[in-house]
Amino acid sequence: MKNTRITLKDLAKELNLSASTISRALVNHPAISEATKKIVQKKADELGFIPNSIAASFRMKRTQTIGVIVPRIDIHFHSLVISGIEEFAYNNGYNVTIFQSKDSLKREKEIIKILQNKMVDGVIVCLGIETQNCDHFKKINKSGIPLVFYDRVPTDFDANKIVINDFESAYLATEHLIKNGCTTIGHISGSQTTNIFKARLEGFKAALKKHHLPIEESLILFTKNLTYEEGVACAEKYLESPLKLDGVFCANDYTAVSVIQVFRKAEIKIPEEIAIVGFSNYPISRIIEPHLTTINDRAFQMGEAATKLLIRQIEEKDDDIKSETITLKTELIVRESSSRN
Amino acid sequence: MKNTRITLKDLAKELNLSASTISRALVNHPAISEATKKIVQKKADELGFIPNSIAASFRMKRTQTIGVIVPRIDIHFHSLVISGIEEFAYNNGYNVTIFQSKDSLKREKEIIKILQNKMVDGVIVCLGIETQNCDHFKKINKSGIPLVFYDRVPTDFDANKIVINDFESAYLATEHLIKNGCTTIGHISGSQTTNIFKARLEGFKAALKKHHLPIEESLILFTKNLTYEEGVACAEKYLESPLKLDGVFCANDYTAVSVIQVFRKAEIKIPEEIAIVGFSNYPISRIIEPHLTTINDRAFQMGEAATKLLIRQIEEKDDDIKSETITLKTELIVRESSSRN
DNA sequence: TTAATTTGCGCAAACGTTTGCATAACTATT
DNA sequence: AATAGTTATGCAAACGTTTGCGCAAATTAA
Repeated sequence: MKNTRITLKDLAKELNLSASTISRALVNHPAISEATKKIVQKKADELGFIPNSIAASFRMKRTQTIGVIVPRIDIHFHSLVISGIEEFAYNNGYNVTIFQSKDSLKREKEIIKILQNKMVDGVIVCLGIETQNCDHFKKINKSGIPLVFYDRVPTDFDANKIVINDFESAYLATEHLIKNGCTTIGHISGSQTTNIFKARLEGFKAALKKHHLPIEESLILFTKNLTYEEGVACAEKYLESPLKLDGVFCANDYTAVSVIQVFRKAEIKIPEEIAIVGFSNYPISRIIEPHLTTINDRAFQMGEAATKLLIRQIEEKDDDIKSETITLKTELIVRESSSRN
Repeated sequence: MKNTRITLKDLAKELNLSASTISRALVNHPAISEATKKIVQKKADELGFIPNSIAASFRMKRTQTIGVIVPRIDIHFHSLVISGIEEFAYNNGYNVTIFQSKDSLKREKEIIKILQNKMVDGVIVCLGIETQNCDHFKKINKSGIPLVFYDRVPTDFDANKIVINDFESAYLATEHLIKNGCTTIGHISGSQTTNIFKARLEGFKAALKKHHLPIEESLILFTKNLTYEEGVACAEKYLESPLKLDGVFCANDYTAVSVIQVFRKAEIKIPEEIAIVGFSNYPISRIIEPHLTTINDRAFQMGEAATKLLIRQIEEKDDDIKSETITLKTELIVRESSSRN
């Protein structure tokens, strides 16, 4: 039972056929008669033939593998995306190898090298926070490997991108607050070097403007990473504000949860006195009390869409690589934190 | 700029050396002079040489890749483990390709086939819920591919396993409740077909016994998947119980959170009237109010440990595959939900 | 029957590495 | 000056597939 894996040649010898015939038989090539296909398949099963994909990849220059680069795997959003990627890839005969950039540009570049060495058929990436310049991606793209970005996408070249409409989602969320009677609305935003947070802020402002509400700059708070702790700090600022807020739109769910908790502790009724909306539909949003109104950002679908687009580009013959941007529709999930019925 | 990747031969021709010399120079082989190593490296950089790992894998029968099979990627515990795996693997020159079994035995078997085809150097797996029989794993193991299980591990053969001591952790958690003055303690448990939940129940009982507290079977509730919703149902049962509980040990954090919320809504003070302990240290445990006392199950470290063990076995010459079980130490994280100080 | 077409299969090359062995060029030892 | 030892490099085979092309046999058309 030691390391002598059966090969095509072994099968060939065994059946007095050529290796080519065996090969073709096993992939159901039309030029082979049904009869011999049966024979070959049977013998293959019998001898426990294990096809050597590496040899095939080597020969065909195709690995049926897609590389994925995410900042971190243990961020729920990314794990959802990866889940969508794996699911779609698996169902279409591709495997997925994952890398964490840890938001390090250096590591991102290393990974790109590895992916080229390993000849992945395509790659899906969410940019690291350090990455301002995408030359390393341009290079791999030029070398013929299709690329799809999601969520944090490059702005300096037009690649394939899967995004949600952050502007519109934020607009919707804010408008929802307004329709629920809020007139003095705050916004907790993320780093303005990241486009998605910039867009959410713009959407927020646009909704206010549209409904003729003043934009109170003092109610727009900026955080670095939208952490729970930063959220707490923001909420406390709101408490001290001379303006009495009656609504907050938070750029993610963590900060929204902070706001809920801080305000509750201050004995301010949610949603009666202040309505809260988050962003991302994290699991906690349906657990926190009151349950949090939020935006479903379609992480799983994002993974699927990215993979679908990537595989299409991999399998398309014409090698003039077009670039496409797909914008996924989000959805406002209304829960108690904003429902003044 | 089209598909003509530079090869060793190209470099060889360019430098009037043989391909073997180039190959050896690039891997820093001792038999090559420093002088030529310099030359070769320089030329390689100059021409943008990209080593073809597939060819190398083909030749060496080693892919520097480890396969990972998890039930689902988007479960936080697994995403943490995977994160640990990727981190350790990356730092040791291995790549990680992931698969989701979706708890399907059929899919698990398919994946095993793929992993053999692709000649991964080793595999890390958390068994799917359907998997009672590990013959497919035994087979791949026999074929010389090292295997490490984590969390949900097989009982019917002795493989490499990374686990935590569920019994001891549960014992500790329960004892903590007792030391905080609880005398009537409930336990919300998971499916008893899963060993880890069986062990947690046993640990719970053992602690009670040790401290001469009666084991009230009616306070031990079983759920199927330890979901938040099941937790709510359990908590409601507790409310209706004739026995007045003053503590609950939950087999995971989701159910613990349910209990907190249901009891709070019933205006029962936590931890004064009832103390709660969860299991896993999910992010929500430090957000829910009161913050949840729980067990740190060391998911990330589990991934690291699994990978470390796996790589050791891959790189060990002697091919008599030993099997090892590593038990990670857990840690009780005391927070407000159980602190009656 | 012969010619033309189709069907089924084999030959052999190629993919880019790595590696055991041979060999050439030195250096050191006698 | 001859021998042994060392150092640096080259040769060639091998890894297991896939695939273009060729060819024989079987089938169909004439």
